[in-house]
This record gives sequence, C-alpha cells and structure tokens, in this order.
Amino acid sequence: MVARRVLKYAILGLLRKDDKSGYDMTSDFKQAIGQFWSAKHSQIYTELKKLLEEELISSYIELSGEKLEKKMYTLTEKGKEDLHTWLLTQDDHLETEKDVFALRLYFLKDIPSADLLALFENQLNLRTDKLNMLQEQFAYYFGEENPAEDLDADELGHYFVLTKALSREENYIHWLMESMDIIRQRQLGE
Amino acid sequence: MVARRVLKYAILGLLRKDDKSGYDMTSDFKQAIGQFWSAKHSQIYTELKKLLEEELISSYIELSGEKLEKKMYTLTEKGKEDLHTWLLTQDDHLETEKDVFALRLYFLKDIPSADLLALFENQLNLRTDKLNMLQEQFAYYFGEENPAEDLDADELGHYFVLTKALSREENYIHWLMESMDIIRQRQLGE
DNA sequence: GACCGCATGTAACTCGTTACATGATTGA
DNA sequence: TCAATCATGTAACGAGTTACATGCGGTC
Repeated sequence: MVARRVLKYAILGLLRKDDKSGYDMTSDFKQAIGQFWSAKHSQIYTELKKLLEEELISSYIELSGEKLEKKMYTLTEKGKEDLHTWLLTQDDHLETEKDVFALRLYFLKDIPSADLLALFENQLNLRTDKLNMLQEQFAYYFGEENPAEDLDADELGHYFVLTKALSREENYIHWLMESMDIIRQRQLGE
Repeated sequence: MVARRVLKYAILGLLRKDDKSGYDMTSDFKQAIGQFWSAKHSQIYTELKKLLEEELISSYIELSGEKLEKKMYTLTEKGKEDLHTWLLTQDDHLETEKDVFALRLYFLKDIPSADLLALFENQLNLRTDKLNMLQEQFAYYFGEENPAEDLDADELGHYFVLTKALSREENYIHWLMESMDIIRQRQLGE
C-alpha cells in the first residue's frame, strides 16, 4: 500500500499552529518543507475544497486592503485528531525515490563518453546551487553553529528537515565527484 | 517544466540491449534500476501499447511451453534515436524528492516525545534492511572490492546506480542516528 | 490437486501538472 | 504606469495505483 493522501496531511500539518490561506501554503512548499513535499496552487485549492467538505478544516475571509479577499483556513477538532493519528503512523515499506539522473546513468553505455562528463557537470551545478541555498537557509534560521540543544520543539522539526536536506545534497555531490573521478580515470586509459 | 514521459524512456532504455516482454520489465523495476524508477505492470502494459502506436518499438510473440505467449518488444530505429536524444538531455532544475518521513518530522511538535523515537526506529529498520539488500546485490555483481576500473561500459551504469543507492541509504541512516542522539540528549534534559 | 510464479490485459480511480481565467496591491 | 507579487479558482490532461479478470507451467 502506497502512502495515501499525503497532501491532505501536509495541509493539515501546515495548519497545526496558525490559520493559513491556500496562497500561504503554496509559499510554504517553496520553503524548507518543499524539500520533501510540494504541490502547485491548483492542487492545493482543490484539496482545500475537499477538506472543507470533510469538515477537517473550516474557513473565513480576511481582507488584505480594501477588496482583496484571503480565505483563511483553521483546523477543526476532527482535523486535529486525524492529523495526530497520521503523525504516529509507521511506514511499513519505502517508496521508490525517483531520480531521473540516476535512471539515465543506468543506460550510460549508450551515452558517448564525451557527453557523459557534461551530464555529470550539469547535475553537479544544480546540486551545488541547491546546497548553497540550503546552507543560506540554515545560517539564516540557526546561525553557523550547531544549535540542536537550544531549540524548542517547534524549531527542532525545522532543524531536522534542513539538516536532512543538507546531508542529502552533500552526499549527492560527494557521489557525483567520486563518479566523475572514475570516468576521468577510464578516459585516460582509453 | 517537469521531466515528461519518464516511463517511456525507462522502457526504451531497458530495450537498448535485448528484446524484453512487459513481464521482464516489471521484474527489472524490482532490481537495481527500481531504486530510481519503478512502475506497476498495469502501467507498463499501457505504455507499451502507446509506444507501439508511436512506432518506437515493435513486437513479436514467443512461446514459453506449448501455449503461454510472451509478447517480446524490440526498439525500432525511431525508438533508438528518441532514446539517444533523451539520454543527452540536461535537466534544468531538480524535482522535489518526496519523503513522507521527513514531512511527518517537520510537524514533530505535535508528536508526543515518547512516540518520536519509535518513529525513528521504524525508519531506521526499514533503511537498514534496504541497505543490507543493496550490499548483497553489490557483492553479488561486483564482489566485495571496489572494481570500478575493470568494468566495461555496460557494467559501469549498473555500478553507478548501485553505489548511488548505497550511499543514499548510508547517508540516510547516518542522519537518522545523529538525529536520534539529539532527541535522546533532549529527553535527558526534560 | 494446490500453490506459486509466469504472463497479459482493462477499468476505475486518485494524484499531479499545465493551461486557462481573473482581479487586487505594492513599489519602482 | 508597469511589473511583480498577492490571491483564488477551474478544466483538460497525463501519470500512477488498485482492483478486476484470465489463463499457463512447474513442482510438491
């Protein structure tokens, strides 16, 4: 069984502290949590409508300025319960972590060896940019030091997500560089 | 722009060397390449039908025994060209690497601290099993040594995919253990 | 004879993206 | 005044899962 209705719980989770609009959630998915789940505004608005019908959230209108309406959503008691049940759910298996670069690489015999390093370099650039972005985020929220002891429970979730994303990217880059060395070695021997 | 029709190219790629049936491909997605892309048989058969219509592959029937028919697929010239173009495509951005465990963790403030370590332990078990399975696969195909220099171009793709998956799981486990230490430290201070 | 793996397919549904559509607010 | 950002929504389509449906082949 595949993890079901993840977006539903991502949205309920985003509402656990503050009321938010669909637009706010769209922005959240561009921040830290977007490293591990994301959705476009079209999908978010559709899901919000469904969650309202299911009475897991309720809504009210807030004005920004004179006319512009923000539809704010709040967790209902039912929504809180559903979220808390889900938070304690243990996964019974791991999903395939899809990665188009690795897939392409599996077929590398059909990639001319002159083009292979260029593909790696492109991936290295993308990953390096992402790592830099994450390091900036980390420094902004937590400073340059490793502050795990001083954090409150709320910041700790953010801390874990950022350290997870950082270590993922560092590891990816490390593997890319090792693999590029292997390719260069082989090309010398050609 | 999101990477489009990845399954199409995964299938064309799997056919680059040998003819295969839909069933064979379903098995392939349970092996090494399944670490980075996978699909159920229902989706594979549907895609094969589409690729036939597009004339990127052709098919013929092979018998296993007296009656059991295997429908074997072959890359056409058009299919080969399409695959080779795709293999040289550079990604211009990275997709969100979805991870339900990390998502759940972001909301950790709402997880009772007694349950938190159990969630981590569950994830650690899943990841450890996966790492062991990958290590066995690696040992089976490449032996215990690091043989990158002796491989032909075809094995190298397999080698990269396996080392990538291994380093991903090792890194995941390392981060899990570090995070569990932090949680234990904090619980002592409670 | 029963069970497991081999083998192929379709239908209904859910999830996710792209494109279409509209309008307000803020700051340069 | 122009552009970027704020703000919400729907429609069409593509991707992926689950369930339904059927039959052969080998082995215990």
